[in-house]
Amino acid sequence: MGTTSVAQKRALDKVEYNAFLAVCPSRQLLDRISDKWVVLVLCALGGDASDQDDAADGTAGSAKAMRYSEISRLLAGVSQKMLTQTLRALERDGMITRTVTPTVPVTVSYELTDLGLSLHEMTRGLRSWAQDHMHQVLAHRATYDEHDV
Amino acid sequence: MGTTSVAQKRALDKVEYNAFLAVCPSRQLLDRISDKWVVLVLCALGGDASDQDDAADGTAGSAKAMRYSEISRLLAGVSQKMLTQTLRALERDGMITRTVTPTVPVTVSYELTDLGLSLHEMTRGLRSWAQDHMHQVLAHRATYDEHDV
DNA sequence: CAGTATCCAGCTAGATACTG
DNA sequence: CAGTATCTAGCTGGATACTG
Repeated sequence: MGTTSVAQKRALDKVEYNAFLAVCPSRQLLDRISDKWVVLVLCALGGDASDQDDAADGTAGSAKAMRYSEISRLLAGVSQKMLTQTLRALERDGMITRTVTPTVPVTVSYELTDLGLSLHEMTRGLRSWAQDHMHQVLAHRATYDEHDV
Repeated sequence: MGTTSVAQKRALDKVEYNAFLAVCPSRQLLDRISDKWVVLVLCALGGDASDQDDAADGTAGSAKAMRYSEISRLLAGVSQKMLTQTLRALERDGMITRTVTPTVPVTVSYELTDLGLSLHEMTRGLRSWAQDHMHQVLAHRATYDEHDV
């Protein structure tokens, strides 16, 4: 010891940098919506439920309450674990409400909050960008991949 | 065999669903930008380079060319592997250009393309939403976590 | 300088089985 | 119906070492 090695300085930088990233609101948001199922659940509850990709009409769709099994059926590929996990996360973040009705077999319904709706609206921006530019990206990829197989 | 089991139908649904997701432009976009380093590289090349989080001025910043080592230094936490991987992916997608100058030790510089700039602009929408709403989310989390430790 | 190559630890998604 | 619990296989990111 004695000499402060460059490696040590580097390591410190990383820790600081990671700490910075951890509190960065944009990153937190990104970490949430990058989750495959989060966006899909949002879409399911947000109204653009049909399995058609776009339609692109401005109608935000009516945010409707859905039961666990309904969502599960709509998002055919989701596992129970992932669905529950996603719903819990969204509930925790105040994006959706979870309502338990003690009927004979319990009934649980989920609904978007204003905050959730707001997030859902925001994802429209993403979708619209994607629809406008993704073909360019795909074209670039094709060209790039052609060069050296 | 003989009876088409429900499980089989289910499995088929999943395959179809996954196939649908695979071609969905929004998902493709999300898969790209959900990558931690993609956004950071975009920001680095886009101009909002300072380690300050916001500033929130409308100045999109000048897209400037940067060398590999510059980016590496700016994004303190990135490993060479990840940086190279990210840069390659962005180049493949036509977001950035890679220019090799055969000087004594080779010099490689990266720069945003119009497409990349467009994507970078779009992420501003995300950042702005994050800054407007993330505190609400955080508050919700705190309340949620309080209930049952 | 700007990578490439390799190996490995850790996290995560999914399958499966069980329950109030 | 709406979950919870458990186990594991696979992917991903990081550390490390080497190169034109």
